[in-house]
Amino acid sequence: MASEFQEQVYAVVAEIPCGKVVTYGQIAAWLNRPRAARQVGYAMAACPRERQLPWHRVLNARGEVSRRANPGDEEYQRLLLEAEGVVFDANGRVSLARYQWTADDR
DNA sequence: ATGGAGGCGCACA
DNA sequence: CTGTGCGCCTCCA
Repeated sequence: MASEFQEQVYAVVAEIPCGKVVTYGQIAAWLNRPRAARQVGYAMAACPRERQLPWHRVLNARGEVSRRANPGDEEYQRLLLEAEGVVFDANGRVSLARYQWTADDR
């Protein structure tokens, strides 16, 4: 059973709509832990697949796919996002200004 | 209880 | 805009 903090992270991630992305810091801020972005990343690392969480829509503050334990997942994450219409630039980054999910979209 | 580590963020150079 | 350093918060040994 995941900790309550992680449960909250999952709850937020689960609400991210298709074609949108959010940053770790953003999630942390919504959970009232503006400096716990790192912990959000940890929570994602332990993301239980049975919850079908759209973890691939979570990027770092730069709009790029963070390094993951399993390198293969990085490519998988990118494919999933592209399938949702998210475009990556030559540097493997997306335009947060255009795809970032904001509170207004909730 | 203490120390180390982790899918990060922000300030600076 | 990129690279480096330090800080925040929680989990695990």
